Amino acid sequence: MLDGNNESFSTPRRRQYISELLKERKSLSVEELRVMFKVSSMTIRRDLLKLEAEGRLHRTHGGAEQVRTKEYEPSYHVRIKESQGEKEAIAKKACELVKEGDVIIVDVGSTLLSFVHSLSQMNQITVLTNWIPNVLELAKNPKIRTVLLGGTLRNAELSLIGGMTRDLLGSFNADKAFIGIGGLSSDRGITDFNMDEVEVKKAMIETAKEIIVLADHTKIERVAPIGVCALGAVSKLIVDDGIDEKLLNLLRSQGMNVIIAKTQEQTH
Amino acid sequence: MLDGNNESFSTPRRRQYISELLKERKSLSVEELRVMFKVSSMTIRRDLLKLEAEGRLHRTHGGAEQVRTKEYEPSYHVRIKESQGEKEAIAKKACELVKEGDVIIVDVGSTLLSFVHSLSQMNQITVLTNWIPNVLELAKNPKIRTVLLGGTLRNAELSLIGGMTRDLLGSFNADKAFIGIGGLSSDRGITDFNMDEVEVKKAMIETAKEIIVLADHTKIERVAPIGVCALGAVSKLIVDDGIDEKLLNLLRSQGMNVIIAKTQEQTH
DNA sequence: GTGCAGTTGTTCTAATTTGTTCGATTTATA
DNA sequence: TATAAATCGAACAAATTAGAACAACTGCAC
Repeated sequence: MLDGNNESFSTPRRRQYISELLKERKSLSVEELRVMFKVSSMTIRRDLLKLEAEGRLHRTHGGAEQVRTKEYEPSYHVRIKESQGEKEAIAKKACELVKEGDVIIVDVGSTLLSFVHSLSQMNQITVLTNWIPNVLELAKNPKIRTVLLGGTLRNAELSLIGGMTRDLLGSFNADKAFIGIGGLSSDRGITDFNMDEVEVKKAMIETAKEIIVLADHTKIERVAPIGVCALGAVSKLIVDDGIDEKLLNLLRSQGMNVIIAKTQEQTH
Repeated sequence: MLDGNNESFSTPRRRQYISELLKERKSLSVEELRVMFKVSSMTIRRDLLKLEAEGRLHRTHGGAEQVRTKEYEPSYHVRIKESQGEKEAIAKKACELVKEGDVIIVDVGSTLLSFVHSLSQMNQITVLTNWIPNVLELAKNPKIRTVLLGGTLRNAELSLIGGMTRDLLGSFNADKAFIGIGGLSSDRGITDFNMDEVEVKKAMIETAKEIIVLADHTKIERVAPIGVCALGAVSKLIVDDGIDEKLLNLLRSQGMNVIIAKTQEQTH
């Protein structure tokens, strides 16, 4: 994580970093942090003491763990309300498909925002997107190269659309495209709601070698007004474990590579 | 960074430079700055003290780091606090130059954000920009067509830079470009701080028929490290009424079309 | 010239941070 | 439960950094 770099952290920055790390990891050990920051364990203990006093973590013997409250902290308002657990589980699974050095395309949507948030541990990847909320999230991570595809602003969604966005996609070679959808059905394929967004989605699908669709189970066997592509174009579908058994079997029988994201995490 | 050049910095310029450096680096140490500017650590500490009082950085033991409004928010920070009156006056004047139907380019910077905000009454105009804060402001106004120029994200500023941004500009024909600057001097012309931003500014200047520079009076007869263009390329300069009389006359004698934005309203 | 305001460097002391030592406490294991 | 191992935290020491005070210097107005 801090691998090769010898950069030294100022005290507040080190504490901030510990706090950030605990957003990704459930727990951290003093020993681990001592090695990571190259300081004495006493220093780490003092950091944890301070952070606990600020309510930012909970100390344990040998380390610290996440504090229970768990508020989500978006600076802008995106509808995260419903089924956030599912979205996070899907996002985590999607992360596992990303390798160092990848160039990936990320679509518009709250599930994709969760995905982008989960990318925070990744190094050396390039993310192409046409959605400003994704970019604001990615801006927190200096190790990720972010490219925003230009275009005409769609005010209500803060997405960029139109011919320019579509054409720009053509000039890239992406490894994977992570796509959000309005609906997926075995006979009508992938569908969505907005004509302009669909234009861009189609270009994304043409540009990337591998197409990965992120969808919560409510999208399965639902049809939205605008067609995006056939199921055959999709390389992988990641869906939460709320999906109906029969629908799952139906999709798999049609050759769809379905990955189930478990919403229940087990501590040990 | 300051490599070959042995030129010594005036106090305000050194402070400005420190502030700019913090947009690129997360943190800076007093020792580092002491060596860079060849002054005593006490001087650096006094600089940091001043800059912290202005809200432009956050001091730590041994140095300073970027200001963060919220803990884990992106580090970019628009300094609206200081000299907001001047900025608004300049923005108002700039608005008077915009006609219905215009296609305008708007640069990066807090003065430009004020300008974009003042555009709210305008109809039927198209705004091209490479700065996300501008876009977030414009998104509130459905009557304005906003085009965000794509490119590589500059995390600290939320601006888009690089070859893609530059090339995209080439495909437009804009009526006017509204440009922010780091400094303007009669012998060194327009200058700024960041190489990548300057690349884009140059492309903006080439694309637009008319170049309008927005600058508060502190920028006049100041020189920043990177050259942008000669004064001859500038069609109009809008500056607040804090400008020194002599400097104003000097600029006008050189043929610059200077527009003064009055900060004081009615007095009777 | 004198006086003034602002900036800078130096010196010295205070405050902060970190590391080490060592006895006390907790956890793991037989 | 008893015992060993790991971890904790208090106290002290060492290093670094901060900040106050003073003197020197600059540029500018009179």
